[in-house]
Order: sequence, then C-alpha cells, then structure tokens
Amino acid sequence: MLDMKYIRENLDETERRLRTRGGESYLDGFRELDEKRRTLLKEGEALKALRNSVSDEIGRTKDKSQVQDKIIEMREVSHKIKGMDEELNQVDEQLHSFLLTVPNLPHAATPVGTSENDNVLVRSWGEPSTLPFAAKPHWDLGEELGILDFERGAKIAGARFTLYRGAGARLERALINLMLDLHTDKHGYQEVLPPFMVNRDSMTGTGQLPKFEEDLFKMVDPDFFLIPTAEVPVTNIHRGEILKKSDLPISYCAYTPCFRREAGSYGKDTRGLIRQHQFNKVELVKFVHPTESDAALEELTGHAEKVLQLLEIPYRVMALCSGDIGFSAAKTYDIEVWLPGQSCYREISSCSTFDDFQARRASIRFREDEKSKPEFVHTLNGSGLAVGRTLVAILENYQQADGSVRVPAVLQSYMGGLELIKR
RNA sequence: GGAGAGAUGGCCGAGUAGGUCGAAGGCGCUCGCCUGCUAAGCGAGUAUACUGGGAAACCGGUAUCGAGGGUUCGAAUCCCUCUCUCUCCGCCA
Repeated sequence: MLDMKYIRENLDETERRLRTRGGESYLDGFRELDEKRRTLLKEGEALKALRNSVSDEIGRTKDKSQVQDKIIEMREVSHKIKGMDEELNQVDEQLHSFLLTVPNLPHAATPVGTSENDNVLVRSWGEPSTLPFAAKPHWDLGEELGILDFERGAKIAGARFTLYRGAGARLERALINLMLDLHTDKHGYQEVLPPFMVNRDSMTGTGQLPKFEEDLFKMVDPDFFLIPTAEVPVTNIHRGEILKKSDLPISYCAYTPCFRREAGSYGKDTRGLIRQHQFNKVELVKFVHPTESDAALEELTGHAEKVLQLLEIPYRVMALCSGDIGFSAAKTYDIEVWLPGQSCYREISSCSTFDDFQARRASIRFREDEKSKPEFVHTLNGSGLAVGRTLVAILENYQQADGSVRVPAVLQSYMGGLELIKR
C-alpha cells in the first residue's frame, strides 16, 4: 500500500511513476475521496468534541434536572454523529479498498519498459551447454527413468500435478536439504516452517489480496487460503509488530509447498514440471532497515545464485522492467536457468524488494531509537530456489546420451552416494 | 464435537451497582541527580493511528481497554454477535 499522505502531496508524480507499469490510470478519484473523507472527519470530530465536553459537564452535575435540556440537545447531537460516522465509514472503506488495489511504485533503478522484452540482462554465469547429442526435455527423461509419473499425478489429482518416484522423490528432498543447509549455515538465515494455509489478513498483508484471489486455492470453511509462496506466511510473521532496530536485519528461510491456480495460463507449459498447481520452494525473506534494502536485494539475489553455482548449472540474472514487475514489487531480479532440453532460459527464482509497500499493508515497523516514532521496515524476498524447476534444470543439464542423469557432486551425499540416475 | 475460564498500555496487573479512566500500581526502558565502580536510592519521562495548526520544536481535536454492533447525554465497565487463547472431556495423525 502506498502512503496516503504521500499520494495527496505528490499526486501527479505518483501517477506518472505508476504509469510506467503500463496501466492507464491508477489514481482516478483519489483526490475526491480523500477530500470527502477529511471533511467528514473534521465535522464529525468537532461534534464529538462538543458531546464529550457536555457529557463531562452532565456527569459533574449532581442535580440532573438542571441539565435536562442539555441531555436532550446531546441526544440530537449523538444522532447526527451516528449518521456522519456511517457516511465516513463508507468513504473510509472505499478509500481503503481503493488503496489496496494500487500497485507499488517502481524503484528508481527499475528499468522502464512495457514487457518482458524490455528486461535487462545484468549478468550471466556458466556456459549454456550444447550437448553433443539431441538433448531431451525433462518430461521425457523423467518418464523414461521412472522418476516422474505425470499420468498418475493427473489421475490422483488432475492436470498440473505430478507423482515423484524413487530417485526423483529423493532428488527433490535432497535439493530442499541442500538449499536449507546452505542458507542457514552459510548465509545466516533462520529456518522456519510456517503454516501452509493462511487467513485473509495475511494474504492482504503481502498483496495477494484483494486483487488476485482467482490465482489462489481457497478453503470454503473456514476462510483459509493455501499459500502460493512462503513469502506470505513468513512475511506475516511480524505483521502488526514494532521491531527493535537492533533486531534488523531479520533473515528467514523456509521450505514450503506452494499452491497456485494458474488461472489464465491454460495451454502454457502444459508438459512437465514447469507450471504445477503444487510445487516445492525454498524461500528467502528479509526485514531490513529502509536504508539497507537496496544492498539487501543484491545480497539476497546472490544467495539464490549460489545454489546454482554449487550445482554448476548455467544461469543469467535479469532486471525486470517496470511493465513486468509484480504488483507489490519495487524492483525485481529474475534468475533464469539454462534448460538445454528446451534450448531456453527459464525463471527459477524471483528476488524482489518491496520497499515499505508490504510493511505498510501489514504494519511491520521499527524504531530508529527508543523515543522516535515507529517507521516501516523494508521487506524483501526471493526464491532460493524453486525446487521443482531446479530438478528440471538438473535433469536437462546433467543428462547423458543414454538417457541417464548424473547427480551433481554437491548432491551426492544427500542422495546416499548415488552418482547416476539410470533406468 | 461437548463443558468451562479468559482477552486491558513493551510486559505483569488493578479497575465490572456506567461519568473526574488513555486508564492505578509494579516491572522494564530513557534522561537527569547521587554514589570510588557495581548495586541500591531520588526526580522526571515513557502507547498508537488519523486529523487541524506550525518551517520546526510543539500545541489542539478524535479514536483505540480482542473485533464488530447495540443501549445511554456519557461504556474498559451493561446487552448481542464473532475471533482468538487456556483448562477439562470425547475423537484422532
């Protein structure tokens, strides 16, 4: 959520920056609502001040017969206040729900552009391999090796669900452990294991609601949602809290499954593990001092990259342009991994800084020092990494001419010493 | 699923025959004093949001005692609904 006062005082500038996201107009009607609200507030509060002081006087007067006329007068005033409060509540509600649908301001360093074609290559690591034989996509490799069973996944649940078997299931688990161990032991994150379902407040706090409800799996009763990413439960750990400055930065990593409707992506990535309704992810989340968030984004992205470096899989880092960043993000780096089976780079991690956008929605604050007013922290998060897609990258990059797949050296100890996955 | 208890400021905790309660007291914390150091002691201060005024320091108003609604001139206190926590019973991985 953006700061109402900031919008009020910088309306044109805010609108201009928001439009670099590609929409038409974002702040239509704000001025009117805001002014209406403040007028109602002012008049209502004046009446309340009157009622408070007169009621106080009535309370002090022992002989109530002397103040009968005031009681009657205040009865009228209270009636009027009630009406104004109702109107004010409506305006407040409108203004609030309006603000919840306004996306974050793009960071000054976010390249301006309209689509993914305008994303900027920041760096690349490793050589995109050209295998000396016809590289297979992971869905062929996985089925032939008997480690990915798409048909039965579909039978059990439906399209976009997969049954992992044997070395495939083990490989997924090995990757989760490798990532968690790396981030906790080497990068200083505290491991957390959060609930996989959250309430509406949490979904609103990180920005999934109210705009993107159709992307979520929803429980009917009670009103819970399956998390689409660990970002939601982990960022909401500190919702409504005032943190100590000395607590910052706070760094959490979490393994969770993620659940996404993938509404609107019918026909896209229908084969294989790339786009599933349920997938595993290790997520990195940081709460930092506002002056530290830019540096923290670089650092966090580096932590995610480290996983691919250890696995020795080529990748590149893209700075997303203003037209391609997410609703809540101010700046985002996507890490894209090379997939020889499909001869393309695919997103495997998305690392973003949200500045104070999520912190304001979720009210996550800190004090600069004991006496100063609470300020909003900055939040960041990134995948470190999407586990299913990492498994895809291993299958495709480590495949052999005979259809077997070598196990990356760093994973062998997690795989009981297994060096080769073969039929 | 059944029965009961509870939800007050950073924490603990008073306050329920409605008014002087944004809320006693204690702890913690901050600043000052005192003390050879520490401890103890003394004094002052110490919630948040919105809003008006002001360059600012700051001053004023309103709201908030789990959430929402009701009664009343006036509600932390009375009534209703909901949420959450705890205890016991049942069931269960």
